[in-house]
Amino acid sequence: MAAEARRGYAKGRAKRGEILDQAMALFGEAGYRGASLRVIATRCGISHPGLLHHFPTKESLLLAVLEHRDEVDGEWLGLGGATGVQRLGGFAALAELNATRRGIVELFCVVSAEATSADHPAHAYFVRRYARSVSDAERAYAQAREEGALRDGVDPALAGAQLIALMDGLQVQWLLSDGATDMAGVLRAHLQAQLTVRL
Amino acid sequence: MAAEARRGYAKGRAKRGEILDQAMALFGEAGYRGASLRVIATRCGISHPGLLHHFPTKESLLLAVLEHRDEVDGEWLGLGGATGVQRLGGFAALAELNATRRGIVELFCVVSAEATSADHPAHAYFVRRYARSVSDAERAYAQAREEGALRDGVDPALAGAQLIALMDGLQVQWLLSDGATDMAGVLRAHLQAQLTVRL
DNA sequence: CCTACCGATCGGTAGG
DNA sequence: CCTACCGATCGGTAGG
Repeated sequence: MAAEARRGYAKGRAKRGEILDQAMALFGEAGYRGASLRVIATRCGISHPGLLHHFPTKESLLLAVLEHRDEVDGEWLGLGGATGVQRLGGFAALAELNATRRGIVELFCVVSAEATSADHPAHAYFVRRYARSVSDAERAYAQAREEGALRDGVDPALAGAQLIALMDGLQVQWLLSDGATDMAGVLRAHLQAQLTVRL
Repeated sequence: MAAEARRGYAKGRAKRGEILDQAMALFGEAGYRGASLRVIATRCGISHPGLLHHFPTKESLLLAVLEHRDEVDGEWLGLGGATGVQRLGGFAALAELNATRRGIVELFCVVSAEATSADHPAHAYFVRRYARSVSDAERAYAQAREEGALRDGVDPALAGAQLIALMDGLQVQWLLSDGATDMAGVLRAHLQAQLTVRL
């Protein structure tokens, strides 16, 4: 009985994870508005009211997908103990990892663009996310300056916004060129030109 | 009779232009998939079959909107006679102009992200558009090099992809920050760091 | 340019 | 988790 209950919960959690994966893929392919609960549910082998048992609304599903990604990727940036230069290199390393995960790149590229509309359900999420990304980059530059590794004339605030913008724009080019754009290479060249030491 | 015919054609052309303007705005607000012909038609004061009299399908309307923008903005870049440095400055000037036209920025930001899907009706359009933008930027850098205005270590091909990526990424940040991001300022700082002369 | 309609699909609910 | 259904909305067509 206890074993059955545990198996039951485990099965529910597994299905929940499967829904998050399939939803991430379809939100990336078609955007939030273009994706339908029925298609996501079918890909998980359940009906769409079955999906709504796990996530009560389409909006809650989108937010769960975004939060799930942040949990999984949270350790990639903002790691304590690293030098500023290492943290800047981490942005390029993240781009390198992303080049192996088209679904995730599509998700953030397509949904962040959709979410520039003030009435989009993920608008507040992306406003917060960009503010944090830009300030993370800015702090990494400021730390590199303290380490004497930053070239004169590079302003951490400007450079932070620049770095995040560059990463986003490269993702669009990478998706449109079917993977031909070397995101990490372009990023490393950009960072190298701002630093006095090798990356 | 000739006058009446001329007035009739003029009215048709005016309505066509009104449809293109309203379609541009709604495609930007809601994306291609999220925009509906009925809403666009209502904003123009006609029924949606009325709209379909001017543009036979939703897809043809989207492509007409994109081509209309290219015609209007075509002269901003690729102007003959300018120096490479002036043409690079033109990219920043375009960003400055775009900061006064939220609807146009939304259109390209949202629809280009949607169009990364291979089955999107504007996919081929954006693949072509990016290839041309990147090579325009690349040629401007190569020209600046010939003028002796480009710093050592700046590779025109890399720098071209970088500049276009930066412009796109800044547009997302500008839209999400409700106009607080200084697109032209960040771009000018980026260009200035690559040049040996004042912009 | 219109009204009226087509079949398809949407997110969500009822009731089990 | 299911079937069956709700009202709303979609792009496009018929016929005028």
